[in-house]
Amino acid sequence: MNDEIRIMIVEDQEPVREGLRVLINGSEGYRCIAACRTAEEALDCIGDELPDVVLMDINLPGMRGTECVVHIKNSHPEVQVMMLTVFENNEEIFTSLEAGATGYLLKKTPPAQLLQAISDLVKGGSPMSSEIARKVVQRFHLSSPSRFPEANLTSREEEILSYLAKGYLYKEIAASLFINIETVRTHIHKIYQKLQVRTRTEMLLKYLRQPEQ
Amino acid sequence: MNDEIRIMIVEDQEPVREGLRVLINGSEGYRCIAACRTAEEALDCIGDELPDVVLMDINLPGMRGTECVVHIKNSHPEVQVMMLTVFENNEEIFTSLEAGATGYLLKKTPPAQLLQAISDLVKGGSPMSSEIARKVVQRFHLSSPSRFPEANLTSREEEILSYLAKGYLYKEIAASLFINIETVRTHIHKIYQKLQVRTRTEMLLKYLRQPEQ
DNA sequence: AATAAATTCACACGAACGTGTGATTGATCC
DNA sequence: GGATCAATCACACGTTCGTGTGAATTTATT
Repeated sequence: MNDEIRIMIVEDQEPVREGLRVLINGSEGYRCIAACRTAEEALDCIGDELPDVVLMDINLPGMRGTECVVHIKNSHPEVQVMMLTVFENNEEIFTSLEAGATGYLLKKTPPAQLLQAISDLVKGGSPMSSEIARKVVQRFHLSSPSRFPEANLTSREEEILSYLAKGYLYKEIAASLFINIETVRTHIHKIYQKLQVRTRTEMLLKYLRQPEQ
Repeated sequence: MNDEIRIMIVEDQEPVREGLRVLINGSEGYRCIAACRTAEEALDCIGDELPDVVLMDINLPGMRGTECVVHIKNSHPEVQVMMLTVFENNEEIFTSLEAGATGYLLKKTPPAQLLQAISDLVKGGSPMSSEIARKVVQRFHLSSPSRFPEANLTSREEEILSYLAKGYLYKEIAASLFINIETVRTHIHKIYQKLQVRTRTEMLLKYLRQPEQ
């Protein structure tokens, strides 16, 4: 069995891409099995030989790196993705993590540390540049622990929300609460406005992500 | 101006506390200015000489470490707090970060790395043990149920399911995968049959709870 | 008493969803 | 070569959902 870490590079700038390839192939235990210029190219050939790790640039022509991660993780959830970028753009960090990336390095990371980070990634860690890590951690300061404190739901709305979250149909909620289905609609409409969601699925994704009560 | 990092230790177990104190005071650039046994004691004396960094145990008698962080950050927001614990209890990680801690290490961290982490902390990083980092990153992942050995989903079905679970509309899934919406319908119809559910909500409730890999 | 808020119901429209049936293509297995 | 299955697309039908607008009733609140 081969214990080399198989790596795919997705990076549009030729010098960077080739630099990475040379670094990886010149290091024992690491092997570059593909080096693509675009996200589309990467999605095309990732099925050929599945990598352990994908090094993904964010700023790509055409499909962005973050979008590419969604596709990779959806079709091959076991592949680990490390974002590589020059900037520490706030929102793109979180978009990447939501998409399923588990590592996030700045391109200025020295070669030795990059290799170490790739190893960490396959071992179950989440290597991040320290600036990135701080931003990730700070995102929790804002996040509120309780269910929907900011939403200001009325007690009736909370009640209906709980049925909604259990998967009841509108008419089932109406029957359970002995009210008209139109009333249920009205409440849910207001709930969605307050929660800033557009569908039940969006609401559930928010609702179920909260810490268990 | 003093370039030593001033450190406060809050740890109830005497050997660990003294071990840390000795390590810190024996290392150039680091100085332990206080070592407390309880959270209450720490809150009492933190005003005497403000530390740059607090090493905070979580499991303390009386007030818990996480609660203590809230108080420290409220009265002295510029102080950096690093949690130190033996376990990687999920919820306590997030409670700590919400409270305002910016570092989180397991106690098994080797001395040299601990000192390095303290330096990172004052430099604006957020040092975390790799296991912790992965958990933090995973908190951002949009859930995608993908392991149902009993359901016998094809790889394409798994893929579509993961979009379904992220709240994509049918037409968004179609656009993402470059296929027709009718094909999406067909796949989802089969998925629902195999999973024995009748709506997306049922599917989410049934499968969204499992831990991520 | 007047105002505001919560709760209730109504109607209409379009979007999104779930089901049923059928068909074509390509790959795989026997 | 035939059978099976995965993946693709098509059309039709009914259900459910989300939104907009409007209104009546009850319950605080001031």
